[in-house]
Amino acid sequence: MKKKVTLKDVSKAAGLSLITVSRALRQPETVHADTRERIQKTIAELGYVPNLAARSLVSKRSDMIGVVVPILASSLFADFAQGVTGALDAHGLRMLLAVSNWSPEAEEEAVRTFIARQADAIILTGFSHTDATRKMLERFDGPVVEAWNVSDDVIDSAVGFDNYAAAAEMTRYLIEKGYQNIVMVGGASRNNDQAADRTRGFVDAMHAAGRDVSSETIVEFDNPATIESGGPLIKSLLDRPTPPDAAVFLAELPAQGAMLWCLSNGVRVPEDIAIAGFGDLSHSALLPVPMTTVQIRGRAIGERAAEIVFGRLQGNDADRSVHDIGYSLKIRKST
Amino acid sequence: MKKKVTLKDVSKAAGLSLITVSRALRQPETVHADTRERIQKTIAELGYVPNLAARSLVSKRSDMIGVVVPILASSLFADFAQGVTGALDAHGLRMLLAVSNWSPEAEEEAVRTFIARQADAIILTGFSHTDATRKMLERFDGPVVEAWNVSDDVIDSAVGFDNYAAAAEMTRYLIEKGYQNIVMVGGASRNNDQAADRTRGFVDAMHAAGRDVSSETIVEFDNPATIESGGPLIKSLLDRPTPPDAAVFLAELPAQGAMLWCLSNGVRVPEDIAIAGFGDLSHSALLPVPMTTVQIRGRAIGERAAEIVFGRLQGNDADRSVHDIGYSLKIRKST
DNA sequence: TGGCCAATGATACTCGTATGTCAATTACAT
DNA sequence: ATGTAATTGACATACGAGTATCATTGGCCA
Repeated sequence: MKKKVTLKDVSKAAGLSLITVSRALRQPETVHADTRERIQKTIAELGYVPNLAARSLVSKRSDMIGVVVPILASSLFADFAQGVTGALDAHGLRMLLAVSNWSPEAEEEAVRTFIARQADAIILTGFSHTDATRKMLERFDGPVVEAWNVSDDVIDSAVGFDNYAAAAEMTRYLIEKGYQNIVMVGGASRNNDQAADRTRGFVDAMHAAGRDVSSETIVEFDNPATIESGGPLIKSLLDRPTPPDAAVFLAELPAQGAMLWCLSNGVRVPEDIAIAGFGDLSHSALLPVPMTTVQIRGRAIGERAAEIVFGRLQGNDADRSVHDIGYSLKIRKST
Repeated sequence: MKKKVTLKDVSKAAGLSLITVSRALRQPETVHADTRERIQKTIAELGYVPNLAARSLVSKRSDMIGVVVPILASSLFADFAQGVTGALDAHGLRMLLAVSNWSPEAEEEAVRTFIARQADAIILTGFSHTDATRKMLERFDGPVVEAWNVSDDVIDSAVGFDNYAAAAEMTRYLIEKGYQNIVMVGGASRNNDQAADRTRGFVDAMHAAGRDVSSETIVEFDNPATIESGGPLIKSLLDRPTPPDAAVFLAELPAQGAMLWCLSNGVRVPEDIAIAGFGDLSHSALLPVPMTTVQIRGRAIGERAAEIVFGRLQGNDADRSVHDIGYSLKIRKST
């Protein structure tokens, strides 16, 4: 059991008092240059690393930011997390990252430990939280950022894009393009405000155009959305007595899976069926039939979330609001 | 400024002494059931959350594990990180995650803050570290796991697969399959033992088969490897006076980019050129021409790394060694 | 040589949690 | 009623860093 080197050890080794060493680190100008140098040398020799847990007790800061994402593997949330930690790094802040697997209970547990670990701020994805989570966050003394969507009903601050508007705009585009039988393929909306908003966007746009929406019009898959689910889904649509002429996927991976299945099985896109995605993961633009989709800048959302947090920690209350980072419809050959 | 609720606040509110409340939480059996219940109730009312920074001062544990990955977005390292945090969760441990962007200096800085924050263990990717990092880790009192490769020269423990053997096996397969002019496309080997090992594997396998390796045989791209880089790369190979008949990519994304470029530009795979990848990201098996590649189970590596850490923290020194989690060659239509 | 200031030290206390020792109170069984 | 055990409390101390206050030392200048 190697013992940790403390300030006291440094002071002993340098033949100085604890206070002088402490001063050398906190108020260097009050300590003679030679002494400072000697202290730096012994610090290097002993490999002293300050105990931030002890400092946190006094300073009430931990320089740690808690972040919860629903999933990390093959998703834009990895871009998001990378954006967050990249922007935090620049300000000496570290990221505590938890993966909730779309479970509000797992999110609650993560938030609890973030608070217990004295996180300075908390960044969540989405607006779907348990009551206990909301209660904890109300009592929490620090910035809370909800990412990946926008809404009027935020706990503190939010940064994201309008999932509702994006899905509606995509739907309107397909209607105007002349598709008659449009089917939506979306994720389960339970505990997922993003999926719910996208579904609402689709439904409202359909109704606004006088189109019917029945149980046939909406197909659901389970989260997490996988690329493997796309093939069977599109096949089942094509096997219908009257197959749709367009399928809007409200998640990118299943859309890609559907597209790849079509390419491999001689189904022509968009002639036999048009396919649209949501997210614009890196492959979509490079497919033999480039895919129409909604581009979301996950990295940018993460960076902005981190900047909001940093601003708020600096006392900049102006950041306290909803930041709409936008999206853009990428019209490509698949529709 | 909302103030944090402390044990003392709870004791006052419950009309008990601080010590009794502390005991109720630490040694519940020494406290009367009724009292315990009363304490639990006030804890819930006040929303008390223990300060783990303070506890860490006393207990010398933080229940936090520091993890460094080179990159997160669109890569197997996202799977890895998810595997780590998933397995840690089950044991009440949290993940401090840093992204190094393949920079050993950034890794060093991350390790420094992990140690400062009293992380119980540290998980790194790869064996390429700065001298300062090595020195810090030697003094560090806790498990250190290096992931994603195997080697005899580990700091403490390692979990991963044999990058050298994987690349060599893939190369041998291509040689036996009859390809005459094989070109390797790999990432920069500087500060990247995995890329270096894979390159060695390729070169040794070529030499063992009596093949020449020249500057024409090996093409490098910069990290991070992107899907966009694949197209131009494969095009430049095909534009050569004597184009290769096979290209082994030692990273998956550029291989996919190359494949998609071929599909979009009428180049037949594997007739005009065979393409092999390394990593087996989710799209590879579903492409119109499914891709031959080395399957790496990033999630499993992460989970194993977390299990090793947990075992070591429990005092199980048997875990202290090198864990080879293997890889598997996936022979598909692209070769 | 007296006075001043820079540099360093000593002491005490804080932060929130935890523990060891001993004392005081209460409850219950004999 | 007495003894014993269960329960709770008081007090001191620890963890590592940091601060406030006051004391001490040494050197330099007029």
